[in-house]
Amino acid sequence: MPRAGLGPATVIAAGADLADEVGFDALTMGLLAERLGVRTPSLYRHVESLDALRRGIALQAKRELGDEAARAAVGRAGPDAVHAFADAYRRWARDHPGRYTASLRAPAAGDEEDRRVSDESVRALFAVVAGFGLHDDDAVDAARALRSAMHGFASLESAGAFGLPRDVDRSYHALIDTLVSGLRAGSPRSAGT
Amino acid sequence: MPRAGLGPATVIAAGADLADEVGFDALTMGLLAERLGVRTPSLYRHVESLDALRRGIALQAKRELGDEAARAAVGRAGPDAVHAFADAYRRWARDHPGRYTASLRAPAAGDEEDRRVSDESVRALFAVVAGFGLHDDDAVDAARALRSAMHGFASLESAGAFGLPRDVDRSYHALIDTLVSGLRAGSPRSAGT
DNA sequence: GCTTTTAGCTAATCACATTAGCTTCTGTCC
DNA sequence: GGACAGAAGCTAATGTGATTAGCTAAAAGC
Repeated sequence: MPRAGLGPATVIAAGADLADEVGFDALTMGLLAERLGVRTPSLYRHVESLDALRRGIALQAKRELGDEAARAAVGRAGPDAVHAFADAYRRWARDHPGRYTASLRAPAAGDEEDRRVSDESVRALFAVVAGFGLHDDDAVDAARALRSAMHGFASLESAGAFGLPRDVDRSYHALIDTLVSGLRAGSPRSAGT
Repeated sequence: MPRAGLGPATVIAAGADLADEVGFDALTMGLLAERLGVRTPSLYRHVESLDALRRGIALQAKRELGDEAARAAVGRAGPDAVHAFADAYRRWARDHPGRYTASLRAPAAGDEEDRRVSDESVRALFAVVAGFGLHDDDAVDAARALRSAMHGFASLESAGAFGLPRDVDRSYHALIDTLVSGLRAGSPRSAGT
């Protein structure tokens, strides 16, 4: 029997693809093995466990999502950059439902690599926010606000939570617009409230 | 052997409590049975399956969260009402991590009761938004924006995604403030963008 | 060609969900 | 007060999916 020529990277990549098809939670070692033309136990030569596989997919997804959104904002500034970033974020989430779910996994306590990758993916967002002249606490608030909004919207949308007929694209645009307007208002935030 | 006096409601309620302790995904029939002082198969007298149990917990959670947030906004109006609603939402999510995860389950296709409960929980939010004089598409956009923001923030927070030292309460307040300001601006949204 | 390494395999174990079928409370009807 | 129907619990058994043990043979280094 000729060998399949697998490796950790191949297995994780195939797992990510499969997760997009059947859902991150429905991903099973048996299913993935079948997809790769191999018997289930053989996968354990390349990944330590199902949990390790999930972690690998999560890391890959975080990197991909971060890169994709960051790339979209390159060469743009201000509101334009935010919209490009936000649109790319949502599109990626929609196009890769399994990976997106994976990307939401919080790093396990003590998992330095995962924490680093997760932080990394936020850096691009900070860069975009910095274009508004926000600093320190205001920049953190703004980045958190944008991240919450993008994640919340994408997550509700992928869960099918928006039942009403109103155009979802427009609602998203309106949300991002509102936040952008808030950013423009400058930093009257750090004082009061 | 004296009977335990269980019933669907008791079992689901205990399941919700247990989910808050061990995590919604780690909830297992065996664990719940042990908690109730009963052998695993006995639970099947009261709930059809693990999936039905999860659905029951989700329904209960959606009702509780909706009620809690709605109650907080009673007797208030405008920005005040939004903040009260949003604070109650986040507090509940933080105090009931297992239930909160459950509440995010999208209704299965064709599950009318679940859909109704889910819709119901959004109604209170619409009422709050209506206080700003928004109608139709603008009201939908506003409700979606608030929901996305609250959910996104609560979800990222509960996943431990906010690593920086900046006070998380303040960031949340800033986010809600920004959205409220956007609402106040009226409805210049439906036209452009 | 020979040895070492190691990918992939089969067989076996384990954890949990779930089903089948038996036993024993419990409330109700006489 | 006792007999009965129905339901609540139980034990035993099945099935699926993860994981481990140990064997075999393909690949790589010599």
